[in-house]
Amino acid sequence: MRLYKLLPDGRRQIVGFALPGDFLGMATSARHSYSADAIGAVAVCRFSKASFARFIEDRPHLLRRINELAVRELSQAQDHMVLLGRRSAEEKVATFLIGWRDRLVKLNGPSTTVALPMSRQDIADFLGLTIETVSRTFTKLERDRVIGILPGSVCLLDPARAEAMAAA
Amino acid sequence: MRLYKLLPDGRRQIVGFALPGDFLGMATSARHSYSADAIGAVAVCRFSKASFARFIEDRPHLLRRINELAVRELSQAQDHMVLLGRRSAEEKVATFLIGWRDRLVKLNGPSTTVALPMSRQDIADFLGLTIETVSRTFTKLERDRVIGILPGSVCLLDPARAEAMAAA
DNA sequence: CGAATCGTTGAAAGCAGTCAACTAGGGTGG
DNA sequence: CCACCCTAGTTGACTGCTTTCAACGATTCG
Repeated sequence: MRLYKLLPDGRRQIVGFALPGDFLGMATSARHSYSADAIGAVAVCRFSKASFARFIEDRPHLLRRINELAVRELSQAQDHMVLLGRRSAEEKVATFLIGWRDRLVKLNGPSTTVALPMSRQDIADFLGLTIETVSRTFTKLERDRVIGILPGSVCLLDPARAEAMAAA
Repeated sequence: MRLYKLLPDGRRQIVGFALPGDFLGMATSARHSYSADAIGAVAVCRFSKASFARFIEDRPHLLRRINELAVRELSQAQDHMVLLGRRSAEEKVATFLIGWRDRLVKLNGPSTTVALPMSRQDIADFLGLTIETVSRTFTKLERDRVIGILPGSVCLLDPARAEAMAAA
């Protein structure tokens, strides 16, 4: 799923992509803090806020777990701020590919090809770029023999170089 | 205080500014997720992670409170991602001024002038801009009679217009 | 087969970045 | 007391990366 926020004029910033196992919507306030929609087939467990709060009530260990999730997400959000504010288009794309690969590896085990179920527009809105810049950067990375572009995925031909671009 | 992350080559992204009453360093992992240093005089309460964790242990209400703080910070981080990824220099500066003013108002009560204890470089690194662009944008807002520039602060001459630029 | 969507590519424009000079305070030391 | 220096901030000229505008290619679906 893609998680995003919109500006009044329609500009969109994707704040994250959710994969199986992820926990969404921790905002305790009445309104959620972002929108979400499915990119592919999705199975979700939905809890009403009130009953979930009640369920947690006398399970402090669960609350601690949730808190850890929130803190980890916060840390990721801060990493993404660095990317949005201080990295070039090429660094952004490389960092995205490496980070996305690492998440997929954790789910499905190692693989040289990285599935990209989201559109170029989604990637652009995640990285603070335009669709054209994303496309051009993919092409450039392919010319440089860093990746191979396949429909719906990319192949990491030179992971070391990609990781160097994403460094830190 | 300014809270920031550095890239290996020295580029800096400030992820937030801390004001009196703020709670820092929720990361439960061994390492903190960001660096922090004081801009002005500071009084801090420091807790060792282990003993603070023990203190919270049998105070679920406190843990819930901490969790709310983490979730709120996460939401703010996501708002800032929108700013970094999708807003122009002028929008960034206006949004920063309005947001900073609102935080100061909550602490000190209403005021037409907004104290800016941080340097232009700090503001630039917070907004994903360069110091020159921040300076030019301040000047432009002053020419447009939106703000007045004073040493160490600005005066919001036309808050409505500034808020319009920061919209949403 | 035509229409629509998604992605790629090219050319041109523009916003922000870079490089550099200059100003204004503030502190230091002769 | 004043010359000097150092830092922070501003401004200008120019560059360049990313965006914008537009056309084209590929794939899918009705």
